[in-house]
Amino acid sequence: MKKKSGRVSPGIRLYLSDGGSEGMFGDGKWRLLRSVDEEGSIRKAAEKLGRGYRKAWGDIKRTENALGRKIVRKTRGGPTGGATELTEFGRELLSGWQRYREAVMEGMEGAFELHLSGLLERSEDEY
Amino acid sequence: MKKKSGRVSPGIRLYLSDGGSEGMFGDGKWRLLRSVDEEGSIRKAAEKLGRGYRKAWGDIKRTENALGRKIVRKTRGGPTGGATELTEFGRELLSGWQRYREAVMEGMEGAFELHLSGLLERSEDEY
DNA sequence: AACCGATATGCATCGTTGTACATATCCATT
DNA sequence: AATGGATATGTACAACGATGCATATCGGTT
Repeated sequence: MKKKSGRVSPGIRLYLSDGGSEGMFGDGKWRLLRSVDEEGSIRKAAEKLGRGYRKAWGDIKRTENALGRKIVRKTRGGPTGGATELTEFGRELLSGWQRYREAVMEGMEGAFELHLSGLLERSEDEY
Repeated sequence: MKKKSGRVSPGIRLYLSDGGSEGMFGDGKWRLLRSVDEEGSIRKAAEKLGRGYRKAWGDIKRTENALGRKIVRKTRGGPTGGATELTEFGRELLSGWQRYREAVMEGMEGAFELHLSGLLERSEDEY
């Protein structure tokens, strides 16, 4: 053995599900919402995240369909070309997810220290 | 709108990472280890999980390489054809992960109730 | 020495997901 | 009515992991 096993750390992926799909909502879409909220448009938000408008738009649509609620209000035309802002529900989802996410990650860190870090930090030649 | 939005529930995916790869260890490999521990062979374990020996074997190898530790001890030949059992480290990883996982999931449930369930349970026509 | 069932791997393929490109539509302002 | 920048969608292709198939190897028991 003796492969390089640099610091092992806990990772997590959180999402909302209706039982099946899984791509309902998660950190990616949360970041997108946050970016839309800041930028005021899906296009700018997507560019900022380096993700391409096509996917960003589709992500929002799929989330809305899955949740059965509008999370953004979009307008087209005009001198600015159009714009997108979060609905009240969208904003609540944004902030709620942020708090949820932080709480879970904090718990994860604690649980990792408690149950795994000791085991994983022990050097392999102790075995 | 008005799409079907059956009960929305929180989902989670936990894993260990060295910063990059991500496929180091997670629930899938944990289940595999547990199955190997119960069955005494990779093949039986894989079949039981409906996953094919090829992948199971590769998963174990990748985990061992990534962690730099042996998690199983394999033997070949003999009347039984061969067998696989967990190393001491493997068993500790198995039980440690189980406790870790339960702790995090419990925290997740609580955080979900606290930060999101109220928002998501509200009917859409309230908006 | 022959056997049998499990380990050990390569490889070709398939399905899902993301990325890129193309194009149509909208509409307040000028 | 012409403009411009963003929304709205289709489609095709690349990337990556999962799945299946084939095959070689091992070695205690009989």
